[in-house]
Amino acid sequence: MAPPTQRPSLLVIVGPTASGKSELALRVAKRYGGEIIAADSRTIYKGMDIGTAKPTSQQQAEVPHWGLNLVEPGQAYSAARFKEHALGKIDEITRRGRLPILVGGTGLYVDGVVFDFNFPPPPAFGERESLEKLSSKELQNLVEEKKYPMPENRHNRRHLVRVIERQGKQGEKQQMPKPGTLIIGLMPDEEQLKKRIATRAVEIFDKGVITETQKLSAKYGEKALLSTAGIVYKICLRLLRKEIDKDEAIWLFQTADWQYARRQRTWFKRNYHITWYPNSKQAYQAVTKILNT
RNA sequence: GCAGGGUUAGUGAAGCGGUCAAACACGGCAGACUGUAAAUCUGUUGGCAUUCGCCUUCGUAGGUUCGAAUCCUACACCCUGCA
Repeated sequence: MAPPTQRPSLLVIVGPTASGKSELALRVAKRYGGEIIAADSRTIYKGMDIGTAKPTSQQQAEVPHWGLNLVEPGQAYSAARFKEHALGKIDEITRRGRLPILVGGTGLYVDGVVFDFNFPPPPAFGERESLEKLSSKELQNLVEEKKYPMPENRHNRRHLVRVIERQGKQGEKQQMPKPGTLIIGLMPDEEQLKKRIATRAVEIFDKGVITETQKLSAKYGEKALLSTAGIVYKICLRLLRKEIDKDEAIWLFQTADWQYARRQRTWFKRNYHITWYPNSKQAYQAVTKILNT
């Protein structure tokens, strides 16, 4: 897809974890007076800084960041809530005459904004808890009884629950991205991405995720942490319980992060409106060309 | 040196004469996914053909048997007990 010829009103940067999205966003923001909105389902949590590779306080001081630290660990959040938040911020930033830059690896969050998903209503209070007590078979039966569309995969309990919660309603979306949107994708080749993930994992441990995990666990409890925390924290909890040692923890983190990156790749692959670049440098040059016109 | 246990696909680990290309777990690969998404789930995973099927695997080399990952012999390596 050819990039729009006029100056975009929204820049979106997507890609797998550790592909260099933040770096690119920061450079573009600094040069063109942009403000960053993180579309990331983990950096929304307060206190989860090191383990989520959240932009540092210095970076946040250089460029305004939004979408971070929205809720406490253990609290639920959703793609629908993110969409509202992001749209509000995009509006504010635009009105200030600055460039909104939506950056993230959470495909659902990004697409919700970009393709204007209309999310079916949330579950009624307490509904989820009772549905989750049912067996998969019972959930399937419920879906069939009510003639709701069966999720493509009938073994996916979570999707079954959701179909019931939204009373079989299908969400709608726009076929084309929001007008004026430029979507840049970062996709290093496999070997490079693996390397980046591996070295970043080591860095994250060097910076002290273990201590961070301890603090979070003390403040919010292991249960809250397990229910909302991302990849590293779960591994660090095992480390703190002495089930594994540090080297194993790093190894586990690297492979889990790679698996995550692949899921992200699968998600973004089907979006034909993304213009892909192998690294942030090349992407930056391309973006520069477009924004200078 | 003697006695015993072990060596199975990328890794761990079942199998102990036929229904074994070999359970299971992990890892790998492909995919799905609109109010949990760093989540959750599916398929696939020796090679070739991809319909019947064919070929090469279970430490190495021989042997027994209609038939062996499974039994026997020798060798190699690893672990344990006695020396």
